[in-house]
Amino acid sequence: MTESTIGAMSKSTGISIDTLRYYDRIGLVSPANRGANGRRYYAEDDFERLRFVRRAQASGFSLEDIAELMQFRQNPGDNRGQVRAMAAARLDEIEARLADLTQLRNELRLLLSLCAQAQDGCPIIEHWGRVGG
Amino acid sequence: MTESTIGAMSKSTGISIDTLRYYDRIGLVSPANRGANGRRYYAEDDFERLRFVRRAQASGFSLEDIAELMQFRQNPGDNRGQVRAMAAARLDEIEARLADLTQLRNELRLLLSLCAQAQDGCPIIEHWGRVGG
DNA sequence: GTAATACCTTGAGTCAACTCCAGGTCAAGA
DNA sequence: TCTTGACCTGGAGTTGACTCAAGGTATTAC
Repeated sequence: MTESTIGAMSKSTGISIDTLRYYDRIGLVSPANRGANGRRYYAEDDFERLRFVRRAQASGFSLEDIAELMQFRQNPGDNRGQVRAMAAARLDEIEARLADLTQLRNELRLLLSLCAQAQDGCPIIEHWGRVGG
Repeated sequence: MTESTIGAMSKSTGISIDTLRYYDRIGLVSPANRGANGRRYYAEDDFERLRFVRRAQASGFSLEDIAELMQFRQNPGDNRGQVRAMAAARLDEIEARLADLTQLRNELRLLLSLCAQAQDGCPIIEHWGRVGG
């Protein structure tokens, strides 16, 4: 029963109070309870959901996408087929993004190591943009 | 010397004409030449740059970040130390994003395969949000 | 030669995701 | 009691990345 106020939640997640209220407003993450005074009280589970939001966001998903992902998380039994299709589509997106990122990382690594060695300019540089596509 | 008009460039990159003009306006990717009439003529290299923009964007970088990455690409010799520091920072970001994405992918894969097997609900689901962090 | 296209510029509109503001409630401390 | 601080609401403002519109010029198609 460890419930936190919006201020405490903001501190523990690093998400601003305004943003937490915004997430509530749009129905992305609403606190488990509200006091009689209208105050938001967040539960452990809300904390996890917020962390998930941040993680997914860092991976380039929109809040709308994330809402869908969380829907999938919470109601895996509902509309089984439809939900699985959505998850599969998201998985494809993620795979594509992973491929791009991996390539970007490899290029940057190569660049960095080559430039560390070279005395004047990086011969590999002109190669950029041409790589992988 | 294969120069393309903005229309041709739009078709070959899949980026709208308006967006190409916008990229020119903000100085992200400007065409190699301008005709006496003011028309934009794009070179091969511009095409590569535009592809790079799209690829980096898909990986979650802002246009501002991308401008920096391209700066690094074009002037690796300039401000060597500073530029390398920037590239190293970007590399760290990319690695972190990769880690998040990989985890997201693994979770989604697991979820999908478990839900494919199960007859009623996915026991793993409650685990989400708690995973990795 | 004229009509349709393709291009130009400046500037305004849109959308997501915040971020800030004004004005108000409520609980606790000096 | 009064003030301080954390919270509330509704609504406006901001930023990034486009996207559209109005009004104009140049080029190609017939």
